[in-house]
Formats: sequence, structure tokens, C-alpha cells
Amino acid sequence: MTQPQTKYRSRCSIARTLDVLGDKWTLLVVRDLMWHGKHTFQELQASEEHIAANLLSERLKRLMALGLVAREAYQDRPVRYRYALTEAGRSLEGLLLQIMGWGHAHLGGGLYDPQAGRTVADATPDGPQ
Amino acid sequence: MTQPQTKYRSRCSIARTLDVLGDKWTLLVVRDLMWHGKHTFQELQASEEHIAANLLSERLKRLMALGLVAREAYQDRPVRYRYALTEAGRSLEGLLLQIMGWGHAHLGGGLYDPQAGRTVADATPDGPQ
DNA sequence: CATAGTCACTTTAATTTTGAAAGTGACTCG
DNA sequence: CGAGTCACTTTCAAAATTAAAGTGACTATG
Repeated sequence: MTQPQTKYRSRCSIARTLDVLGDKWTLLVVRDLMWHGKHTFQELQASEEHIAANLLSERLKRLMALGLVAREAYQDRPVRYRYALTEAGRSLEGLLLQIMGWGHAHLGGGLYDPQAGRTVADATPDGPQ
Repeated sequence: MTQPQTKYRSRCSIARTLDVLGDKWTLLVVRDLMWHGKHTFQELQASEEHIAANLLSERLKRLMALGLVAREAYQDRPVRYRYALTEAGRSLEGLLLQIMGWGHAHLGGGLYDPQAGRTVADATPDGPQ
């Protein structure tokens, strides 16, 4: 009986979360799916930060493999997909809000109110103040 | 007058936070400083996840440049430093707790109670359940 | 019918980051 | 003197990111 190959660096929940979401792009894709009504490849790619197409493709595959995103065809011939968060994917909203709150308080980023569906505090160009 | 070179990819608070903390190691260093009483280079390096020395060195420099960590000499000849979170660094606790909560619920990682100073739920080897 | 355009990717190649190991400098201890 | 400790830095191969170009399956236009 072989040792069950561990998927994660450690037992720590923070390390495990970083193993799957710890990069500069994944949570931006989740943000766009969660709040900004972006659901096609093109819409996701057109976001302000301009993720490279190969990375977007790879990240969507990973999020689907994790069960955080699912896709369904919105067109045949050629088949094209619409991506959406699953229930598990939507559970990341608290995390996004916390990250946004910190970035607003400490890095001068904007504040988005998902309830209102709009920005309620503008960003400063470079940092806080 | 030159355009003030923007430090961040975008005005979004989430993108800005990921610009500075979005990798697999930075928040583990913060975790160890915040909760696990690890303050010297050696202690930080000895953590379960085994960060490479060059990365630890670079991350500590970045965290200091961001004002999230400060160091003070605890010994002369040779001078050696103890690293600690600043007030701004300690403000990341909510974020760590949120990340930990998500990783516990969805990836089966352990739960640490900072109040009690101990693990209150063990991790499962590979995932949730 | 040929050509241009759209969408969703994939491929390619240069650059950057990472990871693991080994090395360095300033000491202390035996 | 030689070994050991601590806090790094250096080195270099491997992996990830970036930007650009290319592909395939169509639809719309002249």
C-alpha cells in the first residue's frame, strides 16, 4: 500500500488555499464571474488587468477541476461556453470582500459594493492617501 | 512632468492586494509572524512548508518595504535580526482567518484558533471530508 | 464564391520567477 | 585551530508568466 500522495504542501488551511488560489490571476477571474457579469472567454479576457489568453484558459480549467467554476455551451457550431461559479465558487465571496477591504484600506484601491452593484469609493493613483 | 508611474496593475483593491501578496509564500510568512511565534530567519525557514532561503529573504525585504514587517537587531557581532509585524501587518489577521476558514471548509485543512493558540480541527490528508 | 470578421482558444518564444543546493561571513565554543 | 551556528547570498536548472501570433469553426458581406 503506497502512501496516499498528498496534493498539498501541508495540512495548514492557509497553505492549502494558497496552493490552489495563490497567484496573481485566479481571484481576479473569480471576481469577474462573481460581480461583474463576465462569463465568456472574451469578456473575462477584456478585464482591466488583461490576463493573457493562455493563462485565462489554464485558470478556467483549474477552477473547473476544483469544482469552483462550471461551464455550459451557449452556442453550437462552433460550440462556445459560458463560465459561471458553482455554489463552492460563490463561497469565495467573503474572501474577496476581505481582500478588497484590505486593499482599499492599505493600498488605496477602489471599493465595490456587490449589493449596490457599483463602486462606492474611488481608488487613489498609487497608494493610500 | 512625467506620468506618475503606477505601481499597480489596476485601481481594483483585489488586484492591488494580489500585486503585493499574491503568491504562494508571502502570507505563510505573515501567518508565522502573526500566530506561531516565529521571528528569526531560521525559525521562519523551519516552517512545515520549507520556503527556500532566497525566497524568504526576498519576501521579508518586500514586506519591510511595504511597511508590514519591521526588524530589530537582537544581537550584535554579528548583527542578527528579529522580524515582527507592524500595526499594518497585524491588520492582515482578518484576511488570514478568512483564507483559513475557506481552506478548512473546502480543502480539508486544519483550523487554528489564535485566541486559544492551538489547532481546534485537524486536517484531512487530501481534501474535504 | 471569396474574403473579412468573430470567438475561443492553442502555440511559440523570450523573460521572469521559483526551487534546491551550495557557498559566504561573522562570529562562538571546545 | 577546527567545528558549529546563524543569516543570509549566489548559482543554476526548471517552471511559470508574458506577449504575440496562429488555428479552427463558423457568420456576414461584397
